[in-house]
Amino acid sequence: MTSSTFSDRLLAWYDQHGRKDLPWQQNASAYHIWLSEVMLQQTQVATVIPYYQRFIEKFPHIDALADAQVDDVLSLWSGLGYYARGRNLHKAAIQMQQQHNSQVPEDFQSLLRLPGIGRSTAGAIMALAFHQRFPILDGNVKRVLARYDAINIWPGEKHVETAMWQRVEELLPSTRIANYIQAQMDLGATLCTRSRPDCQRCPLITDCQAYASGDPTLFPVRKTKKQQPVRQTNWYIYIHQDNHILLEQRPQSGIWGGLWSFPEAAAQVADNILPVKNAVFQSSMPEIKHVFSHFKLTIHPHIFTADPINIVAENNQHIWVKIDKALTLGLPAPVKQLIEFLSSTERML
DNA sequence: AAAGCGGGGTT
DNA sequence: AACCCAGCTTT
Repeated sequence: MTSSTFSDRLLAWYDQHGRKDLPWQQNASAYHIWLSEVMLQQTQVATVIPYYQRFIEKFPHIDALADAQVDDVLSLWSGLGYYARGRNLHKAAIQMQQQHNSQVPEDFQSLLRLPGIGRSTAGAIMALAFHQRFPILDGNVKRVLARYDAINIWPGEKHVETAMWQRVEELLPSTRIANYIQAQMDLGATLCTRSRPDCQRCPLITDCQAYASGDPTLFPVRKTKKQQPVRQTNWYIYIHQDNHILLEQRPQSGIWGGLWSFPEAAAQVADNILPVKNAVFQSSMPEIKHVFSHFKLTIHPHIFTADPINIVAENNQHIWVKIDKALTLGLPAPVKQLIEFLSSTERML
């Protein structure tokens, strides 16, 4: 049996459940559609609506916008974010006034030359305003497509995005292009949402590969989160004859606030700024890697023996403490790990 | 606290 | 071409 096509099912769903009452869908001119599409970049419908309404009231047509001061445009944009969109909108209106007879140009290449209009926004205007067969590839469409095809690479990858543009192109219907483009946006915005897609109501459930795989929210796959920064630190483990070690209390705020740790230096430092004078270097231990939420720390522990004559006086920040007693203090995990190791190998030192 | 988002600007 | 950025929302 042949099931109906992707676009047929989407259009049938749109007829029943699509959004048809949005402000820019009433008496829609190309100007209204352009304005709404720019406002909808990076911004949700519910946020856009009041801004859109104030905007068209003050600037009901392209000439009103082109003749305005940019500051007046921006004041109506205030709170929407991405203010370059407002500046570009104003610039584009002037360009339309001067070069396109105060109209939104009706061809794709001219649209692309206007500031603030890229490939997806140009496609939306061509389809929604001029009923020409152009695809869009915004965040909603990317999500729907990544699920429909179970694309297992992050869509930000150049080759994936190129393939997706090709895919949205081939899925286009030959009729009802404006409804279809609106349907794609509506499906992504209202049903195929990021975290809680309502697959049971989805017209694409029968051949959605992500649904078939069991968990559609695994798509689109996330950007591999960028490598957390790695910081290096040196820890100085001073031991004196009676198996005492020198610990230092960390500042109350910040990493491991208030816990006891070894004297520390971010890089190799001269002996004379270490807290113990004339200590004798014994050995360096293997590095320890510790992972925090926002960075990785590589710890280089170095063991010194210290003559009690040369030890610094105890104070609020520094204590000499017997190794076994140290284990009863508040210690960061890697400090505890190191001290436990020292405790087990005391005799060898 | 972090990810997502279309287009523009920079390297 | 490949990166970074903008500002607000959602998770």
